[in-house]
Amino acid sequence: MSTVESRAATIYDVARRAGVSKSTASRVLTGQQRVSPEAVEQVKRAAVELGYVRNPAALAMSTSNGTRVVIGVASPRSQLVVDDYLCRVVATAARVCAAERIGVGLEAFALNGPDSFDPLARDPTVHGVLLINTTESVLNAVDHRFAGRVVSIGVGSNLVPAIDVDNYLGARAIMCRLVDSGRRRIAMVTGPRWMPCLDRMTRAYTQVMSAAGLPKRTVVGGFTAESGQRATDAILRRWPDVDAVFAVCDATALGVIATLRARHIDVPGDVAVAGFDDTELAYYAELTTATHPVEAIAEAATRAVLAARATRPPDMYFPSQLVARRTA
Amino acid sequence: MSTVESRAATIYDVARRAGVSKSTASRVLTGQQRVSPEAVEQVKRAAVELGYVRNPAALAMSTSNGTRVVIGVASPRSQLVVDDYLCRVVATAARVCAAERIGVGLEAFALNGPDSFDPLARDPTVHGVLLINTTESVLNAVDHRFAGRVVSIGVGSNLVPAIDVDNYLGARAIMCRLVDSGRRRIAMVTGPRWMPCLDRMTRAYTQVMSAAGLPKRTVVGGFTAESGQRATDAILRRWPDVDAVFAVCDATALGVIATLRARHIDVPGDVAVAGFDDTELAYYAELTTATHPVEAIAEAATRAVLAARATRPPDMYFPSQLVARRTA
DNA sequence: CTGAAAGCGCTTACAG
DNA sequence: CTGAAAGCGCTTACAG
Repeated sequence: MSTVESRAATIYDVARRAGVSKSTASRVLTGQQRVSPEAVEQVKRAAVELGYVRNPAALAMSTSNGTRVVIGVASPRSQLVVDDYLCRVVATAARVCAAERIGVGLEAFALNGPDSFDPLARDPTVHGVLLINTTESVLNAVDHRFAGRVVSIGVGSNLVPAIDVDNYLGARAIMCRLVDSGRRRIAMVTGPRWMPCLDRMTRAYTQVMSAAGLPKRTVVGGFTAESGQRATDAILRRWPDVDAVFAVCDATALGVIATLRARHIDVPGDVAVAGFDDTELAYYAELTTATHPVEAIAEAATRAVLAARATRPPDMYFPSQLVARRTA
Repeated sequence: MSTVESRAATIYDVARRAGVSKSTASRVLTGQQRVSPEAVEQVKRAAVELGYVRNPAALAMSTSNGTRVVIGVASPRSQLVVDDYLCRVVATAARVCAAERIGVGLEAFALNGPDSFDPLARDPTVHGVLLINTTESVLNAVDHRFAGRVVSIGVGSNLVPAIDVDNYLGARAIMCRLVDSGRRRIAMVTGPRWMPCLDRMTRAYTQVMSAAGLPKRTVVGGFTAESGQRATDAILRRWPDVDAVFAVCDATALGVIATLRARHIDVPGDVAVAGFDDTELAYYAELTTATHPVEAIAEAATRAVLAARATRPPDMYFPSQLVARRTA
C-alpha cells in the first residue's frame, strides 16, 4: 500500500494527506483525547496508506523519549561478560525494537552505589532499560522518572516489574524428580551470592530437602563449566557420599559431569546430575534440566519497556518445564 | 572529571564553557578545518571536562545520520532465523555502539529484487548497515548514498567492504590435515547454495582435492544438526566408502557424527569428521574444527560502520586457526 | 576563522 | 476540537 518514495513519510505527509494540521495528526498518532472522530479516521488511514512509522529521533528531541533501549547488565567490577544467555536477550530485543525503529544498546554497570543508575537516567537517548542480573542496590538506584520504562529480567521492586522464568517451580520439579527417584544426599551448586534471582531456586531446593527430611548441602558456583568443576571438588571433599548434584545452569552441570567422570564416578549410576536452562549443550550431553524460555521472556520485557506505560506493569513469570534425560 | 548534573551536557554547554559559539564548538567536534588552534583546544578541553557525548538523536535530525545500526540478515522468504552466530554479532554490535549512544536493530530482508535495500535506504533513523549472509543481488541493491556506511560480514562488492573470517585458509588447513592423515575419500557438506561467503570454503576443498588427485564429493547442507543428518544419509548412499566428512559448520558436523555413530560407523576410526567455527559444542564433542573469531569480526565491522568514512574501507579477513581434536 | 539563523520531525502548551 | 508557534540538540550554508 505504501507509495515508494525516496524518503520515509513524516507526520507532515500524513497530516497533509488527511487534510489536517500537524498538531492534530500528532494528537491522533499519540492517542490523545480531544480529537474528532473524523480526524482520527482520516489520520489513521493516511498513516497506514503512507506506511508511516514515526521517527524516534524526532520524538526523542521533543520529549525525552529516547532512541534506544539499553540492556543494563549489573556486574561486579562493572565489566561486561557476554554469555549465550545475554546474547539471546540482546538479539531478541534488537529484533522487537526494530519494528519501532528503536535501537538497542548493551552496557554494564556497577553493582553497588546509589549512583549506578545515573548515567542512564541522565542520557536523553535512553528510552528504557532492561535490567539483567539486578540487585537490590541497583533497583534502589532506579529513578522515579523511569517508572514504566524499566523492567528487570530477574528480581523486581516496587517500581520495577520482574519478568523472568519461573525458576522456583522449575527447580522444584527437578528436585522432586531427584528425590522421587531415590536420591537422598543431594548437593546444590548455586550461583554467585549477589545474584538474587537465583534465590528462588535455592529456596526450592531448601524446601524440597526439608520436606523430605534431608540435609542441605550447597556450594557456590558460577555460570561456567570451570565453576562446575571447582564446585564438584568442594562437594566431593565435604560430602564424599553425595548421590546427586543440582546446578543452577546447564554449563555448570556439564562441568560437574566432566569432573565426576574424570574421577571415574558414574553419572547417573553413582551420582545423578541436573542443570537448568535446557541449552543445546544439554541436549547433546543428555542432561536432565528444565526449560528456560529466554526469547519469550526477552520479548515480553522489551515490549513492556517500549510501551512505556505510566503505571508499573505486573510481574510475569514464564513457566519452566522439566526435561528428563539420561543424567538424572 | 565530569560534573554530576541532572541532565547530560549538550553542545551548548560545551560552547559556553569554551567561550565560543555553538557553531564553532560543532566545527571542532565534527573535526572540520577552518578553526583556530585556540578554539580547538578550548572546545576539546570543555568537552572532556563535561563528559560530553553528542546526542545522536539530534545529529540524526540535522543530518541524515541516523540513530541506529541495522544488522540486515538476508534470508529466503525474508524470515529471520536467529542462531548463535547472529546472536553474537548482535550483542557485539550493541556493546560497541553503546559507547556512541547509537542503537542496534535486527532485521531480515528479502534475498532478491533490486528494492530489497529500499526500506533501509529511506529510513532516516538508519546510520549504517551490517550485512549478514549477503548475496550479489542484495549487494547490487545497495544505494550509493550508503557508501562507507555498509559493510558485509560475508562477501563484498565495489561499494561494500567485506569483513569476515578467512574461511578459505581455515578450510584449507582442515583439508590438508585430512589428506595428510591419510584420508582419501573425503566428502564435503556445504551450506545453502545462495550463500556466497561459503564459496571460499568450497574452493579450498576443491583445490586441495584436485592437488591430491582425489575425487570431489559435495552435498548441500544447512547450519543445523538435522541438515548434517540428512547430508550424511545422502553421502552414505552415494559414496559408501567415504572416509572423511568436512562440514562448513560445527552444528552440521555434530549432526554428521551423531548419524554415523547411530549407524555404528566409528568416528574417527572409520570416518573422520571436521567442522568449522570452534563453538562450545565442538569442545565438548572433541570435534576437529577451525576458529572463527566472531566477536572480533563483528567489532571491526561495527566500528567501520560507525566511522562512516566517505571512502570504502578495505576488505578485512580475520585468520582462522586449525583446532585439532579427536574426530579428525 | 566565527557567529546568527534555518531546519531536521516531532510534541505540547497556548490561544482560539 | 484545532492550528500556529516554540523548542528539543545538532549541523551547515550564509554572511561577515
